[in-house]
Amino acid sequence: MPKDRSPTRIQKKNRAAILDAALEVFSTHGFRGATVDQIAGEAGLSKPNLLYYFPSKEAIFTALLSELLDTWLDPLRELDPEGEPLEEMLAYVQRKLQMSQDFPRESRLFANEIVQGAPRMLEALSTDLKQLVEEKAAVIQGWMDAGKLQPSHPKHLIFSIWSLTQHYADFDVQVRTLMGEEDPFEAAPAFLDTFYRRMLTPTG
Amino acid sequence: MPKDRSPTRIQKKNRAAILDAALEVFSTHGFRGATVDQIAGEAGLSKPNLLYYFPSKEAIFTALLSELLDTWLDPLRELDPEGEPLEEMLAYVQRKLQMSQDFPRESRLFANEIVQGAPRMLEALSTDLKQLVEEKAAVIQGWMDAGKLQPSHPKHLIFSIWSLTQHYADFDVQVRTLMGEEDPFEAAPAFLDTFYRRMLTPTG
DNA sequence: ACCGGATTTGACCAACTGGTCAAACTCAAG
DNA sequence: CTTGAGTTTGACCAGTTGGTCAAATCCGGT
Repeated sequence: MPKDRSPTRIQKKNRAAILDAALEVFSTHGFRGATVDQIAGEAGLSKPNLLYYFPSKEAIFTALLSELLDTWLDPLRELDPEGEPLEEMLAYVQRKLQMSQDFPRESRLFANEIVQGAPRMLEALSTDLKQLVEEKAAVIQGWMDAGKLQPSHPKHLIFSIWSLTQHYADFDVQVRTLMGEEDPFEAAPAFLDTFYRRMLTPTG
Repeated sequence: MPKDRSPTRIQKKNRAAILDAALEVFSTHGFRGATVDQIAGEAGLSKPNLLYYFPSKEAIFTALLSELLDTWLDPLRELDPEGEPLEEMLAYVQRKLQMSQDFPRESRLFANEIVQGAPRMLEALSTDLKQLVEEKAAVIQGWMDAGKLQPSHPKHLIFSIWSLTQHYADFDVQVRTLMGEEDPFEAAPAFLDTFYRRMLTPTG
């Protein structure tokens, strides 16, 4: 391990290469299914060299998670309590869908971890994520109470958005197998917009 | 391996125990993350004893998949082209949700496999599942064309149902962490019913 | 050119993995 | 109670895994 000085350019380059390789490998095989050799190979390094930058496989994984979680939650953070409720919600859906299209590996990384019980993520879920969700669920509830959105269960509503958008990344193989030539991301934005516009537009 | 006579009672008991144990272990760790020892232990057998009933880890996995896939697709198969369109769709949603509640391990087994690219399931997806989906998507399209359902993209609609219902099984840890004491399956049926009733009821 | 820290690597290790095998044990039918 | 097929297991094996370490190499500042 190098001194805790400011990182060398080599350090910056290699750490970045390792984290990108780790994202690739962990997202397709899960934690236990991924091997350090695989990650090292993908990053263009030897195994001992990789372990010079990160002390263990576990350390790579947690570094990756904490680096990505913030970005992953940005679309929800941007939900503006001062904005126009329906448009805010619809914009959130589109941002989330765009994330699934642009960063499918990140989506699958989290999917793998959570499906397997989130053993290395439970704390982040029950602190950071929980707090953010409580906050935004309250905002949504407020909009519903004010008659700006059709009333429903705010948390289930948030889950539904995660579920519908991430499905295109997490189950990509299945979706593409069943859709044939047609690109899933072509019709998805309009489909989800219609879906949530109907769901959320207040009646009477 | 025993002769290919009709199975002994011991064979029936042990094969069942193995498949149940395998479901438990594979669904929480994925294929590569699961170990034969773990499955054997969970089934109350020694490793060589387990390998007396199934020739390999791979064989257990594929046996499990083919045993479960049929059951898993039953709710969609039951979609009746002769039924009342809106009620048929809503009933399908509820059946699928019920499956997620009753068989979360099965849901996570498939989720694990598909998220990781479905290397051992691609054929089943592109034949059996594909055929079923094409058939039912055509039925739904027919209903839409006849003005019985609000027009939208039938395949995206099917994906949305899978996604929303299986989310409660696949991401159980996350959902429960964020909902606290409240049981997710309490509000889910009404939430989804409202959701799809609004989405699918044809407008004027 | 030289120096000391930063970087890289080949060789190695202990633990674990999926799988094998011959020997031992169990059990139902005669 | 015998018998032979069905069942179980301890010992074992070869390949893989995460991780270590000392030695070698590289690199930037002087």
